Amino acid sequence: MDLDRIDCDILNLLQKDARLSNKELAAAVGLAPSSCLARVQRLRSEGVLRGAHAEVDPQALGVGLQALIAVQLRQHSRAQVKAFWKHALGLPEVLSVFHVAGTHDFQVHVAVRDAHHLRDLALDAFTTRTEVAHIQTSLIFEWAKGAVMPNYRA
Amino acid sequence: MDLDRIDCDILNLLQKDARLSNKELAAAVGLAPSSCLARVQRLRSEGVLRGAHAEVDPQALGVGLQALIAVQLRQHSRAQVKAFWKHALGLPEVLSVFHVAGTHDFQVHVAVRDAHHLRDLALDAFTTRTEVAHIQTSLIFEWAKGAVMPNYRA
DNA sequence: TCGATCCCCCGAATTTATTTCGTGAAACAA
DNA sequence: TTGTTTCACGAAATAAATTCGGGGGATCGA
Repeated sequence: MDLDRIDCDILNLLQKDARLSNKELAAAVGLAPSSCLARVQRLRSEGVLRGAHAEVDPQALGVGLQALIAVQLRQHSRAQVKAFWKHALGLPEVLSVFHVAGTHDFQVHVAVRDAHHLRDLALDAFTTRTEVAHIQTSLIFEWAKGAVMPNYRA
Repeated sequence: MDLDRIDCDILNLLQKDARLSNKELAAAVGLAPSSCLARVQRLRSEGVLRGAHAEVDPQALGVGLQALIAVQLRQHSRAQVKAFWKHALGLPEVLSVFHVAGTHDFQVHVAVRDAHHLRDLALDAFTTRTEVAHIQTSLIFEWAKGAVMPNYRA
């Protein structure tokens, strides 16, 4: 599981644009298409490259509001943590779930239609849960992703 | 900018796996490859489909720890918000930045080597900034993404 | 009811890319 | 040196993306 400079270039390029053709990718890293393909296949089989996901415009799907919901559980038993985790990931409004150590136990990133929808979600899917002690909702004004996962092996 | 059921199927499938070939995608949504391609191209040109990003294993890159850093600014002037925003997004350790309304002003998701690296990052890149009044770091135990962006137009 | 128009689909043909495979050069150990 | 491994290359075969002409319904107005 050793990554040389070319592997890192491949990973960075595919993180920025997974739709790059193998031919373009090969040209960008200075390899023949066949050699490049072998590396990509190796990275995939080793689990370093895990897949690719398309990004869609939230507004086009009617998402007018996003929020971070900080959740505090009543107890910190493994069963309660797992139960809430599974529940949150099953909700369609949930984009991602962070299980954290700190004043709160979870941070849940949600995408909703509007403020009314957010209120209903908070009340129906969070507050009413028996394992949830307290929630605190923060509206998201803006949200951006960094370009690539940092590489500390290089 | 109307999305019918087939458009939604396409968006959902590509969010789950952007490496789906047009041929497979067409078969999955019940369309001929040429018709499917036309739809995908339309979705791209309209900005609904924004691109695709490969996912890589953080551990393979030497990322041993992730954290959410909650940031409170000294003032809430537009200049300070923008300055911090740009600064945070420029850091290699930063995976994403949320500008939020609530007790904190930002939540910053970072990926670091280890606890020592996290401490250095917090002190050097956050605490020392003049616009930052206070930070609160939460270790991330586990982190998961929901499958797809919800669709409220369907 | 009857066109006329539009929209969107299909399938064949063409272009382009992916993938396989045999070969050979460099690095390394015995 | 000699054998072994690793890795890149390029040509050939396979498969996919893309273009394009044409045709089936809807819908609309007369």
